[in-house]
Amino acid sequence: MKSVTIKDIAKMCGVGVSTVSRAINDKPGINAETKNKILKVIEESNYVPNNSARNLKRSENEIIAVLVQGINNSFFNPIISEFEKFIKKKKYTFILQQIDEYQDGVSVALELEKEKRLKGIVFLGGMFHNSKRKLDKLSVPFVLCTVSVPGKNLGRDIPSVSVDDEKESFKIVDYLCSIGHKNIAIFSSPEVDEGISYHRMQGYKMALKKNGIAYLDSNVYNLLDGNERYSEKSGYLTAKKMLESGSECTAIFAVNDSVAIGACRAIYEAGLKVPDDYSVAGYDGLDMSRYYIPSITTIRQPVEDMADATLNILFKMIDGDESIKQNIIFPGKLIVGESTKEI
Amino acid sequence: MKSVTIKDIAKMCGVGVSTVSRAINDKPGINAETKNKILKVIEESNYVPNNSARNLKRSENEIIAVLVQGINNSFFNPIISEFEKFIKKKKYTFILQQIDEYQDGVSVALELEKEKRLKGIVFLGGMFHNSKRKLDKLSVPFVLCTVSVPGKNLGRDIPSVSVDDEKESFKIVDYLCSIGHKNIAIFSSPEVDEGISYHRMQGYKMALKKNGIAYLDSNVYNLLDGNERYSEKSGYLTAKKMLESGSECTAIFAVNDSVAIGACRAIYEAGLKVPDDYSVAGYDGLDMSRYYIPSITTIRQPVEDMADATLNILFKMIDGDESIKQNIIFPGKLIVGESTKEI
DNA sequence: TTGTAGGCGTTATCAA
DNA sequence: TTGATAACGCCTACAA
Repeated sequence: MKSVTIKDIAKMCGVGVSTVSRAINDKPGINAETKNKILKVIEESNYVPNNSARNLKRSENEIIAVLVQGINNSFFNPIISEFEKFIKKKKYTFILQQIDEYQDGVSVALELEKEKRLKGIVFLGGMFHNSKRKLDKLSVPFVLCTVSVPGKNLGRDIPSVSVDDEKESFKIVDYLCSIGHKNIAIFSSPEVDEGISYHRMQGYKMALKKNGIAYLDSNVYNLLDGNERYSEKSGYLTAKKMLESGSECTAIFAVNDSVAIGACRAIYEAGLKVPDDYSVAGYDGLDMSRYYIPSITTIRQPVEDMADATLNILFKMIDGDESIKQNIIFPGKLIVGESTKEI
Repeated sequence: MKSVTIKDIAKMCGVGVSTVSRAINDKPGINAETKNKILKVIEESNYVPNNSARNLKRSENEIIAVLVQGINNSFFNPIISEFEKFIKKKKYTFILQQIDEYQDGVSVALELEKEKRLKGIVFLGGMFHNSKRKLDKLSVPFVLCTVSVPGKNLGRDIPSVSVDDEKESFKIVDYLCSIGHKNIAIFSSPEVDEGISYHRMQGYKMALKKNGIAYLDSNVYNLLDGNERYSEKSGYLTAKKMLESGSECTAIFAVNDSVAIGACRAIYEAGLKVPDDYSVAGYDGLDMSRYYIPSITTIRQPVEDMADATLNILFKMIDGDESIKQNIIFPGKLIVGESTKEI
């Protein structure tokens, strides 16, 4: 199963390899006629240049890699689409690399950087609690997008684009309080990590405090473990558990929209109504939150703007402007949907 | 920004490159002491082996690539998860490559095959109407999964796993007829391509015919163009258009669940009810179709089983069993949800 | 147990 | 306008 190489093509055409290379890469200094002949032979022999060899040789490729943690999270969909559009417009190649749960994003980046001679990297999602030192090892520019509150965990010298999870979840829980809710459950997960659950929980606590409401451990409901943690199923099962427990809360703050939707379904199946029996609030502002019935009250993250800001920083860094490194915090927007109600 | 290579490490340790190589790759025939020393130096010098060089040298890597067309389609999520699990269990490396709308999947595969020395390829989604010849150029085993009715468009010699879109959409439209609907709209897209729209439309027509109902062009509503075609938004806008047109249909067959959900929302916003005013049916059996209120009547595709079958075929082919090549057609399952009603 | 040298498939540099 | 030839970074006989 030996595959055809540039040498074979050269032989078949009776020319040198460098001539073939010039033909392939549209380099100047080649006779149009020989070029055509070579291209025709290539066409017929189903020759495909080996990218590994190319990467090895080429000093720099115009490529940006986006590393996502949790690619099946639909929150990332519009961000990825925007990245793709933006990067294409810049005539760069876009590579999307997914990182699974137990992989270390920075290690993958380190490998990829060498392998592909990247121009830049975007880390989308994920946690970086103790990878700061490893991040320093990267030699190409990178930006963190939607990584959990980098401004606090990481240094100011690490460029990032995000929303202040703590502040925004404060905002939505405060809203729940403002429409009369005094007994608000939170669907979240243990705060062991420094991930979204932690920060959104902080916001929840602050809002309660501001409104003079006591924080009760019994109002905290833990979501499923594992990679289904933030899914509809997780919200559904957690809500079922809550309903069975005879909780007296009047509102639920779900750590994201998918969980909120699952909760709504469980409430519906119990013969109760959202928002009449329970108000339910989510977080993220997924498209689905607007098509769901009832539409979900949520915090909309300005995903397109965040994606653009991320790449603007990245490309400026690529152009050598290191002064641009910054932590951009976008404001979220409280979207009042049909899933919450004054009490 | 010259990066450190295996030679540098060798020099720093005062050993030869092959010794370093042995240390990195856990090869036998190396003194434990020198190995430890080398690994320590590597650790300190943030050396990362270059994968391009490795791929170039190595004859075969234990890796399977999955090429998806339309990665933000949540229908693929559980399939991808299953692939990942399965491939990891086989101790293979899993690579997910996304293919954008205007890219040719087979070309990407051809490149990747050379670049990474793959063991096998899965094509997930997408259309292959006239890539059959190109497919022949691939020299590693591959299987098509969820590619539009390969049994009909392609030859029997191309292994595939899918559901019979025509038959299944017949099934669900026939169900709508069986509960009394005689005026059924379809939300689809122009049949120019050989994609899902075409086959599901065929099933729709067949079901009408079987039930003695005339097919009306006026009952066909075209979805949005472009990559939002099969989204909730598309279903939403199309339903709005339909409602304004004063259609007299009593049921809607949406080409997939997302479209069905968008349609439900539009009907809701018009002050009408699903299923009382309109029955709405979808296709795919997304998780969301079960959490939506009302839950969506749909055809559930057995995604996990399909994923497993795909890889079983692929691995058998990798093991040299060419006789296994086949077109497996899984049956879909009609899930009657709350979005449809007898009339 | 270790080191040297050649080659993987390209591209880039030089002469021709 | 072309064609040798030397890298690119790594792995692997083979030799020591």
